[in-house]
Amino acid sequence: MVDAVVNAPSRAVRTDRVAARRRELAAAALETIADRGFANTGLRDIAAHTGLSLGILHYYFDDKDDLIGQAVWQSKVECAHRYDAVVATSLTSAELAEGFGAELAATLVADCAEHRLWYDLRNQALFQNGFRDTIIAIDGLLTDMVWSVVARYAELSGSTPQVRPAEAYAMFDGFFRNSLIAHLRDVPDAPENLRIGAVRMLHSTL
Amino acid sequence: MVDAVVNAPSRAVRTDRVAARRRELAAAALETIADRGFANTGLRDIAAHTGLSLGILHYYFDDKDDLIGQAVWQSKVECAHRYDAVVATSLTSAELAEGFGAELAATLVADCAEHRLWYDLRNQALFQNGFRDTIIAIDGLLTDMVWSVVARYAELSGSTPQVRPAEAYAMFDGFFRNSLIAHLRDVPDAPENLRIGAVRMLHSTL
Amino acid sequence: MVDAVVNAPSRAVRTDRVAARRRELAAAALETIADRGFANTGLRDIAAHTGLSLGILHYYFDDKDDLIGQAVWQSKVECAHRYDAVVATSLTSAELAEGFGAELAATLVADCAEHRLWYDLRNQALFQNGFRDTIIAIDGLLTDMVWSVVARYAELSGSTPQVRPAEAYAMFDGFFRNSLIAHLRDVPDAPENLRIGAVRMLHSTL
Amino acid sequence: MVDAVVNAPSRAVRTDRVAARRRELAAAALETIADRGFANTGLRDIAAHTGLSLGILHYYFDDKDDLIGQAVWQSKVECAHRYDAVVATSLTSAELAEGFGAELAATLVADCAEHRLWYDLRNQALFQNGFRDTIIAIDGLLTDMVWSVVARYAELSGSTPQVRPAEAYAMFDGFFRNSLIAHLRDVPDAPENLRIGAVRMLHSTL
DNA sequence: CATGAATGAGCCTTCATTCAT
DNA sequence: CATGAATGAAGGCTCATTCAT
Repeated sequence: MVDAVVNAPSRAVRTDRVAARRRELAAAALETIADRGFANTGLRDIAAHTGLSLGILHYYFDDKDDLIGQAVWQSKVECAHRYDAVVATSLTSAELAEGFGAELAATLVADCAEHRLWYDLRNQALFQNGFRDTIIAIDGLLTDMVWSVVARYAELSGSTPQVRPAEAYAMFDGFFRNSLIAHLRDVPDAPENLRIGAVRMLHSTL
Repeated sequence: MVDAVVNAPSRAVRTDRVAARRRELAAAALETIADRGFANTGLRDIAAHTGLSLGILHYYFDDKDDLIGQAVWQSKVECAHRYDAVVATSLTSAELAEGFGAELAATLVADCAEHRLWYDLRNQALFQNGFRDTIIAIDGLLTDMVWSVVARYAELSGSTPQVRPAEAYAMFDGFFRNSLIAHLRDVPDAPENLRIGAVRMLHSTL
Repeated sequence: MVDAVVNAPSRAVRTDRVAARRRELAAAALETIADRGFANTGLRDIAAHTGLSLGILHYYFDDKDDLIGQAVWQSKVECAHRYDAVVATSLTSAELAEGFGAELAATLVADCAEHRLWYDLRNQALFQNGFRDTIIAIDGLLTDMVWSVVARYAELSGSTPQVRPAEAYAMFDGFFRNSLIAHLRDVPDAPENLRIGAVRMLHSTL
Repeated sequence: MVDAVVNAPSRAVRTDRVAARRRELAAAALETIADRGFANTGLRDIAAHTGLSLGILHYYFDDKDDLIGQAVWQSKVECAHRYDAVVATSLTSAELAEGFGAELAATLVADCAEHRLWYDLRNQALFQNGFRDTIIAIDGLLTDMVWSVVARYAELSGSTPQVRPAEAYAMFDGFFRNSLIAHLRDVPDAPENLRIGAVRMLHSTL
């Protein structure tokens, strides 16, 4: 059960010991991969930057795709729970909207490279089927996250969402992706625009 | 003037003869690249699938990036002019919206692989600066296209757009990208959803 | 007869017209080759730098070796006659020695790249037999040149050379080569050392 | 300390194990390189002739230059110590001179290809800066070697050298290079001339 | 468990050379 | 005569993966 949440879904559940080591290694590798992108990062880069041995990566992961899939999965699991507290503690719809927007803007800047990696992987999945399951699982994770915000926002507003979960995710994802690109192109008010836009977009779901 | 439109802006305009050959070769290469993706396609693949020699690709293109940039550029130039007729001939806002939606849905299916390639390239640009100029130029092209539709739609409605060009592009692009992914995942009503959604989204710009 | 002097010996004498064009083309190519070295210069570099077409080079030369051999040959023919005036006009052995040293030092600096190319080619000949004849012919040319100086020096001194032509050439060539390397390594007094050393070395032949 | 002597100075000293393997591989590669020359030998040639894999060459060497630099360095380190015994054991200046000349003549024939490679590499350095450090280090090695002979010769003669180390090296190097070329051109008495000439040249340093 | 040496297919690119015009 | 488009073999190099230790 725990494994089902913290490990990429495409892999059979292993012993706890192995699963834990996989998480550890994937976490160590994440920064290097996020920094350089999927196609531009070799296992030797990862080994060199993390101090890990080349052999251990292949011992715990079937191949490069397995490692990167696991790393991105962990990164996004954490990302999807970033808004839990805001949803749980906000007392008004306005508070929720503000909190959500602020969190989005914050992670846009703070976890810039990891978000970029996620979009990179999702893109690769359009060509290779290998990542398909991981990508679909993460999309599900993020859809649930967005929907928990939208649903709670409607609830606090005493209203009902006028969009379906998949639509809501598509809206916010598209906007976030756009903001990320702008931020990477050094558009200075990209985070602020995301923050404000998210509030407005949340309101438009009612 | 013609060259400025049909050739990637990053390359100095050569003689007409060379420019024409570049277009020809890039067009021939496009299918192979679109089929397999940027990172997964080698020049040998292109040569083999098109019947071209390996040498000729390097004779007319500085490197792989130059070739792929040119191919995608041509593909999107054509794509951006797909809606010109609808904009020019529609007599009512409803006709324009329907025509636009129908065209979007049609190209989603017909040019599926080329759209996917464009998103692939745009994604690569987040890691390599090499494609930056081409990507920005294409983004501009598509922004103009979207805006020509939105502006005409408002005009025919006797109204004014409530969004700016960049925002309008972001909306439609996000939606199209999403629809493309759905379509590639074999969601059966992805084209139809795109068609209907586009009409609604166009209306929401007023 | 003229051809025998101005064209590389390995090539059959052709019509005057062709021979003249070969000289012209080789002269145009010389600077580019000398600048970058034998192995690092492609025919396309030469074509690009000189404004010549790729085809014409292959029309007048059998291959790259033929072109480069001809270019170096011409360069060294000129070089070997640089001292004729000094030999012919000097009235004393001291004047001859001084003139010879000065000329050597001058060409060391002025024709630095061409001398380097000559040593490059002579070196290549140790591995490829293709240049063998040209190299041997040039060595003969230079031996004659050195000997004409040494013999005249002895004559003006009322003495007889104590070395044979080949030895004299070996001495001066080794010294010149050494000075060239020093000059290329930016040793500031390499030309001056060559000038002075040549005078001394000339005296030591008696 | 040992490493500092047996490995090319341009490379950081790695672990002993790696350094040892580098020496081993470079030694294996040497024959092939020496046989065909720097520019005419590909890594594939080396791999094929030695039975090594292509990958291992890139595993232990940064690039082709690194491999060849190491190989030549090793070859010349050995070469520079060939005269140590003669210098150490000779009891008279005549014995030293004879021993030195004999050794020179012997290596001229026995290690012909390796000497040719060294001159090839030194020549390349006139065009590429990549080998500069290795070449300078080897020149230093050989200068020391020549000087140890000259100095000891003077000592045994109860005299003092009239030349400086760099001059002595230039003299013997030029003469040796000349003899090598003659030998490669199948001049039959090149070794004998070298032997005799070296004795005379050694005497002329006093 | 863990290592890292070793592999070789595959990549992009360069280049002398050919040949239709 | 002269051109330059076209060729494809060969080059250096990268990399995921295997495997003996």
